[in-house]
Amino acid sequence: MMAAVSANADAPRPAAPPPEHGKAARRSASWTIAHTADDTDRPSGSQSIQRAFVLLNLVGVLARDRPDGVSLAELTRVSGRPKASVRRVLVALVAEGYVEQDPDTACYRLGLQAGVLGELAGHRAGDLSEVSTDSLIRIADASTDTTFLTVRHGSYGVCTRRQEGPGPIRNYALAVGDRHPLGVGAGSLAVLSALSDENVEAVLTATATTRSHYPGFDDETLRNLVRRSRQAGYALNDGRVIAGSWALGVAVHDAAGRPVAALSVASIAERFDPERRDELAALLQTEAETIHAALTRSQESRPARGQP
Amino acid sequence: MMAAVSANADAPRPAAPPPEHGKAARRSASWTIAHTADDTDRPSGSQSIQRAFVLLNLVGVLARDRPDGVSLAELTRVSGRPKASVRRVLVALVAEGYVEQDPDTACYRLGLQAGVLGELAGHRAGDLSEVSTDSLIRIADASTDTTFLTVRHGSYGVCTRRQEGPGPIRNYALAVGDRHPLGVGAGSLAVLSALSDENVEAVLTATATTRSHYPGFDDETLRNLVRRSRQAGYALNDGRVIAGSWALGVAVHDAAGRPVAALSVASIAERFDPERRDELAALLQTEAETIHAALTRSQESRPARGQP
DNA sequence: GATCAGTGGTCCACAATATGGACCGTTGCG
DNA sequence: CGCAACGGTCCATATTGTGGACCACTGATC
Repeated sequence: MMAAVSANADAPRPAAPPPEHGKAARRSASWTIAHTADDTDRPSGSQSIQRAFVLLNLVGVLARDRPDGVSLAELTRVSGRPKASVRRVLVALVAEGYVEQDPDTACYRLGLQAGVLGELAGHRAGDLSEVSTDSLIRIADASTDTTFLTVRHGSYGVCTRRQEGPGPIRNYALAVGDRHPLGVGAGSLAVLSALSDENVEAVLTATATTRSHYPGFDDETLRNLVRRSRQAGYALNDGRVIAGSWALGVAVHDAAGRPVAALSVASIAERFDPERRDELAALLQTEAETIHAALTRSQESRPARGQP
Repeated sequence: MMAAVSANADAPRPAAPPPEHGKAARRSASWTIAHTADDTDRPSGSQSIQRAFVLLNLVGVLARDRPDGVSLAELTRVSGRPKASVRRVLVALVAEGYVEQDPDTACYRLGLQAGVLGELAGHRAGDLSEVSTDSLIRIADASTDTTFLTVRHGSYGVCTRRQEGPGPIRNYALAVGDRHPLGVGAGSLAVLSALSDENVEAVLTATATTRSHYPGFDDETLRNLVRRSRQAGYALNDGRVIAGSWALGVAVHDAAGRPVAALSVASIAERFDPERRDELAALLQTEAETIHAALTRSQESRPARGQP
């Protein structure tokens, strides 16, 4: 666990919120995640809504492995917003059923409607998540490591699925719901590397402020990583996000050929010697191609919009 | 299909939105659903957030069986709000990734983050949905009819799960995400009937304005239905919501003994002769008890909040 | 090809709405 | 018994969201 938090993009005030990643304060999260989409965006008349959803994401991610939920204090700390505001929003979310408050601990976790929304969104046939489940399972089985599906969303990558492998090694560097700038993490880097140079630059500028919270991911480093990934045919994260935690990713292209996601496998550094890298890359590439084919197929059968 | 829509509670202006349920206008929905929680609630400083989530629910429900999504026009029509406002909120939702807009049709459907949220909320062990899946499958198999799990949320009931039976009869009266006042529909009525008289009255007043859109569900009728349900030991919806579509429901109690949900089975009127009613009621009651037991068990094992 | 009803999308003066610093009542630690 | 950290509440303020009016486009229908 120890999963990723903080640094809301909208308040450029330094605010000095995260006491570095040194001795992690309290039981709160120790590191950074991007909760909102673009830094570049112009809120233009919906700031409160944006804040509400950022907070909702935060509740989801922070309460992920905590059945009791997240405390108001932690949410205020991590969101960097005044307590009163956070609470007001939380009350609204509770009223809507998207968040529920534990009557005993007074902590917050995702509520009924969150599940309903997932139910409504999840089983969209022809959807990426839908068609990639089999691939994820195959990769996890074959590699015996933890496998991820990262989906591109604007200039960011969101982990939308995670499949544990049968092996003894567990990797907690990435979990469903985590969001990082494109380029941070193997899958995310694979997507970035599959973009045109022009788009890469656009992403770099768009994620600049967010990336200031990620040590060791400056523009130049990322450009180098992109170059290396293109050359190798796969993206390698050699412990840059969390020391000792390595991963290897390959981009997935949609029917139109655009890189919209990535498959990746994570484990400890020792399991990424050159030979195994090639094996893994081949494995991932095959499955990425399978998914691409499935997406293309389901795209072709679209125009028919029959109905009983 | 033809599933349920409209009548946002916050705008008491008559507005004459739904042209009755007669010749369904356009391809839009023909009937009513409650999208927001309480009529009684005091928005107190979060009206825009409430509106955003109401709209999000609306997108989810309306786009449910429509891969292309919902048009802006339909959303404005059905939400009863000015187009500009609806659009502004939609843009915000899109920016957050909870809604996506089809680049071709310009229609809106649930987006990436909606699925992620569901993923984060869904697999909460010890959760109601989690422990009731087996029961739903068993009921659907045994009855050969469509089976539902309805969860109480305030004075309303939300359909959170739906299991098709192997039989030839399909029922489209209720689908995941649909929300109705307690008392409307078999499962919903089962929950209402399991409440104390005092609570029943509270629900009746809370849902009064919403229920004005549901013909044939006035206070007196509901009180009669509650009385009948308590006597029979099960709730019967004899085609009151949609003609010819009957259903039978039984309440599910949580570890503390409160009725928090209901199991129900729906089919055509012909399949609800007295004998079969008793069979179904017994079946549902057994499963409701099973779920209750599971909830109690998982509740007891709670206090231990260990962590590596 | 002009009309019209229907889309999706944009603008901006106005005030209702969300904001957040200050404050209160508890709890639990030293 | 302070003291710190907690959840929760208040309310004057101006920032924020509001929504009527308007534009451009499309495709029936006359």
